[in-house]
Amino acid sequence: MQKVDRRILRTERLLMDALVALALEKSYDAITIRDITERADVSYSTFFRHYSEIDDLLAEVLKTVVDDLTRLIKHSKSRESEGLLIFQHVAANAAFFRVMFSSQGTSRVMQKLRDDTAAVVLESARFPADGLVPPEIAANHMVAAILALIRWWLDHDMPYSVERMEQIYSRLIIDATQQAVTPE
Amino acid sequence: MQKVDRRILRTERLLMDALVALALEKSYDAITIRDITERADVSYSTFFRHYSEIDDLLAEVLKTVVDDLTRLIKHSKSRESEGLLIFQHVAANAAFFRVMFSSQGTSRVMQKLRDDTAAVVLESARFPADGLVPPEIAANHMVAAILALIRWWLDHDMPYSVERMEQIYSRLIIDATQQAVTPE
DNA sequence: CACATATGCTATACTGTGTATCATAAAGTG
DNA sequence: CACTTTATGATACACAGTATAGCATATGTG
Repeated sequence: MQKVDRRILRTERLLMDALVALALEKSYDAITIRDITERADVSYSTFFRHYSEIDDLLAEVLKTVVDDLTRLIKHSKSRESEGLLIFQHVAANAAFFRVMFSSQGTSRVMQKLRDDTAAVVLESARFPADGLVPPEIAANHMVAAILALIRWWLDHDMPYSVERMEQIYSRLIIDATQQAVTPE
Repeated sequence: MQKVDRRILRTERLLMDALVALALEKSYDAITIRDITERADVSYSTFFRHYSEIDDLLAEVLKTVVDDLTRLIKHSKSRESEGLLIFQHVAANAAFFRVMFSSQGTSRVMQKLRDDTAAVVLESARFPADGLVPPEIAANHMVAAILALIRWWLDHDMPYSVERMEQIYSRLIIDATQQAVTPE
């Protein structure tokens, strides 16, 4: 564990916060590096000393939030409350997740996130291989569906409670997929 | 029905074809207007006489293919072959659909397409309103799932037949959603 | 054929990215 | 605390891509 200069941590935190704040105000595509550095009160040239493009910074931001969620789920005992944890975490970090979806223009970042998550689901879910629906497709479906559900919830300003969303998630995604992959 | 100058049709067709060809060669984000006009063998300034930005051109391209599919489905008699029509159409226009997904950076275009389709599904499916899953969420889920399924199929170079995909689609998306929205 | 107009071409302004350089401030080290 | 390291600020600059304007030419329409 090497020690990191406090100035680096400070600058990167300022840049990350600035990106999130800006993404909530205008379209992700419209955000410039100058916007970010001005908002963060950091020199323009300093940006390039940490990231080579805005997408790099976005990836960092998303990684932080997703890692938090992953750790949260991993450390929880009861497995059935997984959906609850997800929606609680989304609600608590709504700003970050809004950025995540509004920035979907950035296909690379989101695509990697999707594929990585699908890989995790694939190996942890252990879908039967002899069914009509191939395990890979089932995993891809689950990840796409949960992301779509979260997006809908945020886009519509969270009109249903976390508990209700958990029920919908269980039925529409978990149970439905499980049933679809199970051979008759 | 107003008559359109053949020169206009010619130019727009050249630009659309050029965009599709380029999108298959490199990242959508990396495509410049100059790339497109050079490939189309059209003057740079002419581009702006038809579209104000590349996304406009992309929207035109996607609209063409999606309208074709919509018309196809509308004109078919048997309703159960809907999935078959979809995957046949995707296979026949694979290049266009690949562009559609690779360009997902362009959130606006894809987002509008998704939301519009979800609205159509919502009013044609007539999901029960008293179930656990709200109809709006069910419609959103179906559209996101079918798009994710098509994307997976293309990303993996169509490893399963159109018929197999139709079966997967019916079970994983149609039947599963229908069952999830139905109150006990 | 006469007219309308879409296109080609050139010049130009503007915005945003990315790099280089140097002085300064701030952090780490013994 | 003195010394060294390095992260930052500031500025200048090269470059790519967007967007508009003006005029000559080619092509389609009636």
